[in-house]
Amino acid sequence: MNLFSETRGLVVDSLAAMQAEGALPAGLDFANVTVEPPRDPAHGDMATNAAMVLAKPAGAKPRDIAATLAPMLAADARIESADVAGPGFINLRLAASAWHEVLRTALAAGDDFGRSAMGQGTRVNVEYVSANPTGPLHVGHTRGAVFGDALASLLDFAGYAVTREYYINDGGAQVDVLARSVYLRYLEAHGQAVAFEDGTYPGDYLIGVGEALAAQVGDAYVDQPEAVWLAEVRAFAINAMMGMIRDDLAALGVEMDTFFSEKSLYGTGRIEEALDALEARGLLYKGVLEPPKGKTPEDWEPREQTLFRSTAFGDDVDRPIAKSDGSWTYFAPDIAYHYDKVSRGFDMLIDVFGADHGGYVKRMKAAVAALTDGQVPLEIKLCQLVKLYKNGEPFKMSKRAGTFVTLRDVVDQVGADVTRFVMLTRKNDAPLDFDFDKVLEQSKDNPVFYVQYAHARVCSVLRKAQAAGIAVDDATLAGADLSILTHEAELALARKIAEWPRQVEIAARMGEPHRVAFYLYDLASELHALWNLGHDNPGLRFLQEGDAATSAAKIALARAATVVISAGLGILGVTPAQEMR
RNA sequence: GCACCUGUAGCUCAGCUGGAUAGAGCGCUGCCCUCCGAAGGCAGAGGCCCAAGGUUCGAAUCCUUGCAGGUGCGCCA
Repeated sequence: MNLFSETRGLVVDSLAAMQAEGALPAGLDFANVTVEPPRDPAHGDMATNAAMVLAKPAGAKPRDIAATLAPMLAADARIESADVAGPGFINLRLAASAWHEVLRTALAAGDDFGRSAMGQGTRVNVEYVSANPTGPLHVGHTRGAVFGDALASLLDFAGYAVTREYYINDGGAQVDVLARSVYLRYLEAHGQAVAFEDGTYPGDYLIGVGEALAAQVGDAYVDQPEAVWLAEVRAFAINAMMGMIRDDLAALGVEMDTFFSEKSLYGTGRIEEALDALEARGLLYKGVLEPPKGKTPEDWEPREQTLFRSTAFGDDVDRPIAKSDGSWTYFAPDIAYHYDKVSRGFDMLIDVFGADHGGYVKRMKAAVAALTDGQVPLEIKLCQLVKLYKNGEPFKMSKRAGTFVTLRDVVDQVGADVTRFVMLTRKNDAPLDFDFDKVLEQSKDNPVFYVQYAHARVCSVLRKAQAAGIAVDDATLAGADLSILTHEAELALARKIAEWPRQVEIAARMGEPHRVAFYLYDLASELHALWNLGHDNPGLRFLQEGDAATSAAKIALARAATVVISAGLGILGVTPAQEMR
């Protein structure tokens, strides 16, 4: 149930009736007719722009159309008044009973309140994290993980059929580097002194992997040439790294449906198959790229490479899929990977990348557009960088100085819930400041705390009511006589609750889970405001001692708010707090 | 040089597929809070929405150009 879309339906029906009566010409497009909450609450609960957007195509004055439409809308039982205002807005004020009905719906639906059918079961693949399996996840990955996960949950809530996927880059040269680094740790485990030269990973996190390898194969690889051990050590190391990454993600509450191996594309003809699909469309050719202007590398030499004509799909230059020696660039398996996703039947693809991959967006979109003849959209969401702060001071990450901040560090220090919420209180394409001290602050200045506190306060009320012998299960609350909820602050909270289904659809359509976080903050704010009024005005307290009927109505309102908070936090992957400690 | 992202209050940021008088938190100012629901509450000041053009009934939002910051630009993935 979405009060706004229902009301929009009423507006459209009324417009159609006007057409039937000849008050409006036939053949009008109502697509731009909206029903939205007005910015200024003094204008009412909802406003429609119908008269203004139709004025021109209908060849009538906006205010004339509005003057006819408004009384038709006011005739509906749910609508208390419909007034024409400004250039032709119709401001609607809803009857209190309409808000009460929303509360009953929320209580009946529980965590499903706000679920939308908007997605119509569209099969969407959300690929995120996809960090190289060469080391632990760091803060940058953390943001991508949280964002991708929340986006996936949001789309699921909005009616899409979502698959969460991780692409393992286990096919390139960097996993050979990993294998060699693990081999060094392996030799170390056998008592040899080793040196980590440039081009190897010196991180401590590989010590255990080297030891584990030693435990498994003994001294079989000691003093053996690379040809003997490389493939085995590589597989062992990748497996170990992916185990670590899965554990890290699990600590953050992220669970993937699919881990897709890049390596699995090699030697199976699948890369060739994808490239053949491009070749068949005449989009591959041998050519020589120009050096980038203004930044010509010193060692630049013209090379002939196999190029993909991505410029035919909006890219700035054509992109190489093969190096000058004929081997694939990273782009080739990526094309094959996306081809594979499409062939698995997804209607829509979403990639979540770090901002440093921004230059990759156009070519990837071009590839997917080419492979699917524009049938399957690929949306790429970029997450901007995370800047760390401690005590208000910028905190620089440095591998050398040992201040490399991993996902695990963050989760261990502030917890998964706080990490997730904080990282979602910013638009994905805005940089994020993450202050270790501020995010743990227990005050209303901290949005995480503020929202959690709202939920916990209501939980506390429910506990107290139960102790006082008042039944507070959702079914009982939904059956309460809600007509006593007439105070402005109570209705304001109910209105905010009623916005939830609409916010879900907006957030899902835009692919912006941060909107959920901001909405929850606003909702919590309304709840706290009402709570605070109860301080001076005991009649507004949720729990009315000795008056079970009144208590039930007021608690129903509070409980409906937490139903939404709980559902919203669920999308963000945050556990609602039962109490604050 | 080119591409992408960003530019909104002193600071950190929201702003709904273009809507009415541009919002929140922090900070600032003032008032309230000895107990009863204050890990606070209420009120106020504070804006050339980077700039200039354009599109239209209407622009922070869309288009063009410029300025500033960030990210990236063949044989790394």
